[in-house]
Amino acid sequence: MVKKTGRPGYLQIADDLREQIRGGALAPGAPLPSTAQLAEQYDASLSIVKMAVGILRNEGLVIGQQGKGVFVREDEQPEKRPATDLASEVIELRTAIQDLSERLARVESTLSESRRSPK
Amino acid sequence: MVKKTGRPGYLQIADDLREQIRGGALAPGAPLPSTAQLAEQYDASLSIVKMAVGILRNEGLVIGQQGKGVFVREDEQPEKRPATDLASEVIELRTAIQDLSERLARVESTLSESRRSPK
DNA sequence: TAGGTCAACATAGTTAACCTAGTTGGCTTG
DNA sequence: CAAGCCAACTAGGTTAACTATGTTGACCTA
Repeated sequence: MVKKTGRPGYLQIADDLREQIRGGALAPGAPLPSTAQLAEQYDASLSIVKMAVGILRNEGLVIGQQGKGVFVREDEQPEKRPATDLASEVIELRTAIQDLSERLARVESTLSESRRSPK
Repeated sequence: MVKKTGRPGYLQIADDLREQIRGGALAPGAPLPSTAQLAEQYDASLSIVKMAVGILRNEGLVIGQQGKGVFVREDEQPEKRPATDLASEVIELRTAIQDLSERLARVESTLSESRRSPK
């Protein structure tokens, strides 16, 4: 299945799955084929499939549930805002990241201290 | 180097490098240590380091040049960035938020559990 | 029947090894 | 000296095998 373009196999598979999700062939909430099935389907090794799925997972397109499977994310954000609002959304998101980072740093340092001197 | 938080090593390393870049410890244009050096530095396997670098590469934070090294991207002014890139930045920020949220949830639950039943 | 066990399957993380290919610098040879 | 070869580095792609952990269903037993 993987074509002999210069593009690495794990990206080709990630592209293909992404396409299937965007195109609706894999509906939100639907499970992807198992790693083993995908490996056979694309005639690729398990590692390659895992890398491809890992990319989609990292992109948030897909959510892996250990022991169950990998599912297409049920996203409810259908193009609500016009493109002109993208800039403000970026600012919004930056603020959220700042906030999360601070909380995380605080709580992680607390955690490491309590590990160093328990109780 | 990799701490025994629940967070996988390749993400810890990616986080650390990302931090160094954002913080200026690794200036734009500067080369990262080689894969082998990073592996020794973090006391991790080559594969893990490659995964971590692959993440940063995927995020566009870093550019790998085969045969030479991996270099911190010399970023052009964000102001001049065309609007078409805003969308991809939103995606990037979203994944960052998702990532931070997961870390936060994990570490906060760890904290509350250790309060409930201290080891 | 209710409950426990166990095998099979799933994702996820990690490691080690092998291969390709680009770059660099030093050494040899013409 | 100049050209070319070569060894030693670099990143990147691929594969296989192992561990950990979660889920499910079938089966056995009390």
